[in-house]
Amino acid sequence: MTEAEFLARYDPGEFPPLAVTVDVVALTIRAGRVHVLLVERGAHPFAGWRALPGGFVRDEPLDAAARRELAEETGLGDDRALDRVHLEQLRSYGDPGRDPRMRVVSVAYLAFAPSLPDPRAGSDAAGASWVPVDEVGELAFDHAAILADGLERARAKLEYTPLATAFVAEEFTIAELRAVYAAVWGEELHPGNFHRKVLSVPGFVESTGETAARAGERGGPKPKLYRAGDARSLHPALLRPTREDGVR
Amino acid sequence: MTEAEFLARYDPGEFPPLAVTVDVVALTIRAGRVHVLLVERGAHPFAGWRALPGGFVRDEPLDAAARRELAEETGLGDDRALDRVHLEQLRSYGDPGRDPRMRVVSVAYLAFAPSLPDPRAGSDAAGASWVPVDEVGELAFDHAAILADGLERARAKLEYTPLATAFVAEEFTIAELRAVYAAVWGEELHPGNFHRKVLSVPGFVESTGETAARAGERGGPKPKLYRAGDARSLHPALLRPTREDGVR
DNA sequence: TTAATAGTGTCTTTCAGACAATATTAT
DNA sequence: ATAATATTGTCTGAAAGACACTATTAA
Repeated sequence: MTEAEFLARYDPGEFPPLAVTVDVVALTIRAGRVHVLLVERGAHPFAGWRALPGGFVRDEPLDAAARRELAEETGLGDDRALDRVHLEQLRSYGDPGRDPRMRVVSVAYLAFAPSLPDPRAGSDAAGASWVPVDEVGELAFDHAAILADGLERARAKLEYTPLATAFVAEEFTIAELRAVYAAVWGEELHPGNFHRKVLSVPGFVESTGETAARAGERGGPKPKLYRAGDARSLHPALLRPTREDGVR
Repeated sequence: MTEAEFLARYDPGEFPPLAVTVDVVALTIRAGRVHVLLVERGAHPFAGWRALPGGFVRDEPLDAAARRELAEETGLGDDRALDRVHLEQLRSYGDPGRDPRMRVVSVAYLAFAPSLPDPRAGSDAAGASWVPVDEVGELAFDHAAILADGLERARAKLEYTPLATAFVAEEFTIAELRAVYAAVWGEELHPGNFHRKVLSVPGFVESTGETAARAGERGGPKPKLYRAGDARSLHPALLRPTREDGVR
């Protein structure tokens, strides 16, 4: 039997029913706090509960499915703003019983975005909203665990990648970048040391030569503007303030 | 309609056929070289090609599926040696067309093991063997890409986790640990500095108080023995010798 | 004017990496 | 005896963190 013959006779229907979904942990920063995009489920199971945006995978790559779900749920459709969203695979979740309907394996994605508008009312995304991560209560399915994994991934990646630049606008100040670190790590960073450190890492940021039109609300010099550099990893890394040695 | 009624009416059969598999990148070190466990495919598609061990997920958690496949393919069955194998999820691969039969989403796992015996001839695992990673040619499906991702993950995790201890026996010498780093990173490490560094990281290794019965083949003092400590991450990390700054 | 911020300079401590030295053991 | 290895010590340079200082701007 040749491979062609084999494929012709192959019956895909003989497998037990099983579905693959993507779920997206979309993070953004608003007012110095990390927010996650959540939807309110209208249908069973978990009707009325909040959940991560997501859905069944169609005839498309997994990444494409994640970006499509994100576009649908934010109501941003084909808005250009979505192009700036950084998207990466987080991990997969497939315990039997995590979905009461059937066996569902979910491939979770992590999205980082500059502050995005509220989902448009009246659209598909009517039930979607940005929620501060420390005010997220119980979630449908195992989504709380997925969110926790996503946050931990984000905290870790800030250390050794220029990920923070995905949370700010195209042009940004060092202070804005510092605010991203402070929000994700949940601790203040020393302004002077942070400033020097960021500029010393090759390729992290590059100067635009411009200066912000206006200083902060409480005064101070007009800060210089930067854009993301071409580095894909930070050397040396920007490590979190020494977690007690107990972190082991 | 209550949730119970909804579930009773739910028909899982209405979804397009789609399968979920696990594939395992099992790594070990033999004679100072990283080896990966490969099987020879007997059936279409890719009959006769080498591939990562793996198979369809049954009614079990994904991790269990990976461990089961590994046990079957190594022929180690319920051997205790498998308990010492470190297993973690790598990532998922689901491009349409990656399997010519149907849409298949594969959840890849990464396994690290101390030197394991050759798969038993005559068992299910007859076609399995340990292959040096730099002698792996073409692989079935997208397995070459999965292997590459697994190796990169291993290289990175050696830096900030005690993963290297998963590649050596329960009791080991500092030189054996160094050999793991050298094999995975593909470069020699300074013996003196490595020795001091390993002992200085809290919780990386702990002394057994014993000394090896015998020194190396080419002489030298009898080295002290250590076992893995209780640290789950290394602080400070054991960074790779400065890759040219160009790594960006 | 006041208070807050941007940006830079200095100092101390820690750590990586180069190199050296000594003791120990297989051949 | 010879050569290789284990282990410890020393030195230098990079980098992190604490602290201080100046200039600038909103209110």
